[in-house]
Amino acid sequence: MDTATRRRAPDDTRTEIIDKALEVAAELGASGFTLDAVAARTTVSKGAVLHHFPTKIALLEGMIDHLGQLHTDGILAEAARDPEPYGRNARAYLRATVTEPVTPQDVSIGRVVMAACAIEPALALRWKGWIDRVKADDPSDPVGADDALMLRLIADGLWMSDLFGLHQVSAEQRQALLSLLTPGHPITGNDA
Amino acid sequence: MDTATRRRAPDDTRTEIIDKALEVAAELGASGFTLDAVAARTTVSKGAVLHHFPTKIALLEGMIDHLGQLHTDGILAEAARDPEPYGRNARAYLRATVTEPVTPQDVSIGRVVMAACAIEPALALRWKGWIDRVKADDPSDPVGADDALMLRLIADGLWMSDLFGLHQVSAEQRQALLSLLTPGHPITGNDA
DNA sequence: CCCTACATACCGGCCGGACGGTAACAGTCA
DNA sequence: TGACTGTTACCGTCCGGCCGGTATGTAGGG
Repeated sequence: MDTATRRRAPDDTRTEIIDKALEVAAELGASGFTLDAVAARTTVSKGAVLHHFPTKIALLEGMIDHLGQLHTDGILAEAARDPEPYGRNARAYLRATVTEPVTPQDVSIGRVVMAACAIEPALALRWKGWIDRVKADDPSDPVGADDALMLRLIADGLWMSDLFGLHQVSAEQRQALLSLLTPGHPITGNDA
Repeated sequence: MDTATRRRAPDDTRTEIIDKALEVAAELGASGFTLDAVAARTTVSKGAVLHHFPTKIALLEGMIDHLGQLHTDGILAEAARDPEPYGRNARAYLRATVTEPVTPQDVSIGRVVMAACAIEPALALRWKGWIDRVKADDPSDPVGADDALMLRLIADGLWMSDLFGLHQVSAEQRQALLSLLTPGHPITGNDA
């Protein structure tokens, strides 16, 4: 056994646990998402999982932070390509939600996150933290911006609809939602 | 003991169980929502609860049906007062969501329903059933109506936001959302 | 030498659900 | 009207297993 990696970097283990936890969430859903199942999928033991995440909620926080970071990066990258500054991030928020191909795995993970946030208030707060971060990043997106709020609500509503299968929204309809962002409509900043 | 009511009408028991189950959901949240807790709050035993609802999911189905019926009634009543037929129900859907004062109890119950639907697909389907019923009731609300869809997404997004505390939406902003329904905006039918 | 980073073994309580009863009806037939 | 029978509604008890969490041991690094 190589001396260099007799002992792994703890951060690697932590990352692996989160990755595998997301896999479990994707494949087994909320009811199958247990610490045992997560540990079984990793190369380490259940004890190691509880060493890095002292409670199940802590693990879910880690997962939410991971997803929140990814989502935020995607939104900011999207916003960076938007020449119009006003309400830039809100538009990107909707674009990211509408455009992103929602795979069955994403749906499964989303449902787990949804359930977790519904059960544990602390997790909902964590999630809100990521949303606020994107909001705060956009100086032209004050709290009072009604039309920006509207875009965010549409994005959230669409996400929930996809997770629960509430409305079947065709690709054309998704495109139509994006047309809200064209000049002549609110939030574009051209008419306000 | 009065001879008339030695034995209660089973429908009354069923109704009571659902009522008390909603109370438990409102006060204890998802983590405290157990069959034991529900039974303890009723005048009957846990055995009786499982007699009327053979499984916990069945009980949740009953609760969702109850809430769905209430919500549907409210929407249709709201829609009945709308002179403009086109997209009538979608407007009422948004009005009901925006207008309804969301009490802490409602939030708690909503979170339980949310979690249940996220965990158990059958429950999400049940919920969708009630949404579809309202949709189907409105002949001028075809599946392809983009603007009606938008209103529903906003309503759903707002509901979720209220449940998780994602965005703080002031009364003025709620009113502003309703202004989407005034002439000059989509869905009113005046410009399409 | 001690601290971090794990492994292994184990616990215990909660909670969904099963089960065996029993009491109140309803219908039937004499 | 009353006995017989089946069904519905409900009670009380218990089980069993899952699953989050603990306690203890240990190997390697600084």
